[in-house]
Amino acid sequence: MRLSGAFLPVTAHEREFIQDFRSNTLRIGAGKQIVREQVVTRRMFTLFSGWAFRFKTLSDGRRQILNFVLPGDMFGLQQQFADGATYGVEALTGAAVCVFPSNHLWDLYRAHPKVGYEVTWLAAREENMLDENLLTTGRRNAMERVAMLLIHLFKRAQRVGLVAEDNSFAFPLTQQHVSDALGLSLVHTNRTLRKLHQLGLHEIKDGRLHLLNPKALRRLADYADHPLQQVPLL
Amino acid sequence: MRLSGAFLPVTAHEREFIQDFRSNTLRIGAGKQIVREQVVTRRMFTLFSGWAFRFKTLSDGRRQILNFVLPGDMFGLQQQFADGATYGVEALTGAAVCVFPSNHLWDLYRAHPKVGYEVTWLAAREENMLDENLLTTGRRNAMERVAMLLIHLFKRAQRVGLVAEDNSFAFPLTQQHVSDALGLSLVHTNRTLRKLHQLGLHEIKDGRLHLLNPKALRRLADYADHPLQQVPLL
DNA sequence: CGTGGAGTTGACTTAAATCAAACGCAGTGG
DNA sequence: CCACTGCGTTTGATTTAAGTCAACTCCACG
Repeated sequence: MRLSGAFLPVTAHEREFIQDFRSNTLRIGAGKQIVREQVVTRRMFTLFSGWAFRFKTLSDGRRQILNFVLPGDMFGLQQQFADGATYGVEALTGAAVCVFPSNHLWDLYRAHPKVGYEVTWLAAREENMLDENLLTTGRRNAMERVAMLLIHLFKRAQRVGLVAEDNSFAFPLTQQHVSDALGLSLVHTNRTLRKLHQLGLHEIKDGRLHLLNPKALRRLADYADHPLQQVPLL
Repeated sequence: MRLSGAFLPVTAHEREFIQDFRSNTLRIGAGKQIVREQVVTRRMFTLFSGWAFRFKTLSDGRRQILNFVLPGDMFGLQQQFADGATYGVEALTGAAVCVFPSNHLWDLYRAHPKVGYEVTWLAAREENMLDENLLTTGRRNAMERVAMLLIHLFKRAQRVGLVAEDNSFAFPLTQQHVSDALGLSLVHTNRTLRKLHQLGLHEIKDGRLHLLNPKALRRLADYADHPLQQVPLL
């Protein structure tokens, strides 16, 4: 994964330390929960392969997807400091995760401040994504929301080398996931997706998403393009 | 501020270091911007006194308030790692902030991993709040949203000693702020606030918010109460 | 006094939710 | 081999929560 160009280089020494720190690697089946809501686990994860998402639910079952987790992304950090229930994480596809014992997180910082710095970096990056999602659910309308999600996931998939030469990539979300991520109803999400398709902006075929008119999508979503930047990888 | 009981104790040595690291203290007038959207500043802040809020805007002016900043809260960390524009921060009241030169953040981690660890802690805490806000704007209806905001701000004000014995506290938000935080229109926010008031759940008088029926508000918002926990303070 | 920001209210519109019913298709088991 | 099932998608009809437009009040302030 380090070879994809999306991540900062590490020294052999650092890599070795990270390997040590990692307690083990887990394989998760599609649709299985990696972190259960309400249950505080003292573990932290990095996604190795596959897709997952973080979510919260209200007591009557309404669900909000907080963000999607792609290879290289970290999650579970908050649990370390949480005073109680926080969020759940579910695998969208078969996935492999690295597990870190986060009860030793402080030891990590002491022994390898550099790695600690990088954890913070990743956390800050995720916070930026949450900010953007909040702007989306709070102030964008349905068309804009869907356009935003498509282009955002495209960019993220691209940075970790998941996008093919024809600008398409495996898209494991159901429309239910899309609606839960955007705060829309399933039906309305379908209609909106349909409308974007009819406008020729995208196409989903055989489980792959093709962006047919990225420029129009970007304009529609008022999406601010960020230059690709290397980030740390644990 | 350290005396309020909301924050973790620090050793004299640590405090001294934090003082050193701080470049200076700034006073901000109500309504003034502390961080301008689009402008990347290499600085980090801790709010000393007063209220502020983080926000993002779309190019046509629609604004989303991401979260409110209360004394002891840190902000600006993301800028350090940002590849471009992120968010703005505006003072709601007169405010005092500590400024840290965040281009030396890595030095900080190296010299004082403990402080680095605490920065991460604060970042994770803020991420939890953003998660909750996302659930609110994505899945709660107007009544639930407003109830959520009132009780959430109450709890946060309480933890830093801003709440008087009569369960009231100085409430510097206009209805415009409330609506921008919740993703509602101004008019609808007003009606909803009015309805909650008529139900006897709250009262805003002389710029102070009184929660008249916190239990009902909590039930309405499906608010999960967290035990008060001490957090670091920079 | 006049001006402008914040709050309030009524009338009306609309985007999105809800309800309900099909459809296509993959998997399964008789 | 094929009916049965269930999940994901699609579509139409209808309702509703929230947005929009517009006007008016109530201060605080110069």
